[in-house]
Amino acid sequence: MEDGTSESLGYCGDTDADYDVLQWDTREDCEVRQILDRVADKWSLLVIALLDRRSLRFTELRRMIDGISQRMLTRTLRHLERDGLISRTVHPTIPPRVDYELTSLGATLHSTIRALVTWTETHQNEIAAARTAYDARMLAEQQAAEAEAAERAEIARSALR
Amino acid sequence: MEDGTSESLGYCGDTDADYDVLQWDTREDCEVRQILDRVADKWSLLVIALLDRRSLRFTELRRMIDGISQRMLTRTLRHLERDGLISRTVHPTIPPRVDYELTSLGATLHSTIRALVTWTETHQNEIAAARTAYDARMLAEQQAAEAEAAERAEIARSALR
DNA sequence: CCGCATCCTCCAGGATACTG
DNA sequence: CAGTATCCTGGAGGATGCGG
Repeated sequence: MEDGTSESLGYCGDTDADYDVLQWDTREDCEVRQILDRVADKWSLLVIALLDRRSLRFTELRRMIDGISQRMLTRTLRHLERDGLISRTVHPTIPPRVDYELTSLGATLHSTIRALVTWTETHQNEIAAARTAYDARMLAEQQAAEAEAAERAEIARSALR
Repeated sequence: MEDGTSESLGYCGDTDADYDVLQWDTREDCEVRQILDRVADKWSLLVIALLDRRSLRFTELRRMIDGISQRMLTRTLRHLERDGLISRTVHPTIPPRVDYELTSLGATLHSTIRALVTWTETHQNEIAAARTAYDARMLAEQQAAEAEAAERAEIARSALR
């Protein structure tokens, strides 16, 4: 595994060459990777999905998203705002009121997000089935392995007699 | 298991009248939320995207995905296999060879993933621009705040004289 | 080559308390 | 109400070594 030279950034140095062309740059420092990591965040997904329907206040979001802490909601909203996906509007009233809504950029993302959610909803039964099947298979294998181990142990014992 | 097979949304339990109608259940224990968290994993996204082209061996994947540790790759592959999204084929050769490929279920997911990637590629410039704009705005605000603080400090000092 | 087990680090993220 | 600041912990995830 020693190549030493182009090690730090993977095989990024060579472009076309022997390696087959990927759909996108899979390097860590790749722009798309960074954005994808942000967009693929579970809280972000939820916020974007919720804001698609109408603008929402901070507390509304907090109540709607079960399990999110105030800290994480703040951070998520800040990130999304920084990326230009949502806008933040402060109403200088008392008590203060802050509205969040999707920007047009955010709205374009939502349809994609929505597709992901739809896919999940559509296939959740298949996934559940696959999981139980997998677990059963693993359990069976493990038991088989244990049985075999017991078998060998028995043979060893009888050999000593 | 049986939830009436109504695919309208992943509904999990109690109803709160004050809660407005969501597109989907946002509670933590909701099935869809769980799956989404898995699917939204950055490594999973990469693996699925890469496997769409052709089946790949363990080491191929590891080399292609910059920054992934062997441990995380193994875990990711196991998760995806458990969810029925990829299949794992062991060739009992020496040295051993293990091929991973998308299942048909995984293939359906890929198109959605692909849409997400495409969106990211398409809008990465807008996002980059939004970020620099945001950072500039924040910097300006911070400097304004500092200036104001200095102002008040000066006033306080002169008041003491 | 594939991958599990072990150890260890580090930081995402929750809980809490305080402000404007 | 809508945050910010602080502390603290669990678990994600990297490094290493062994085993089939």
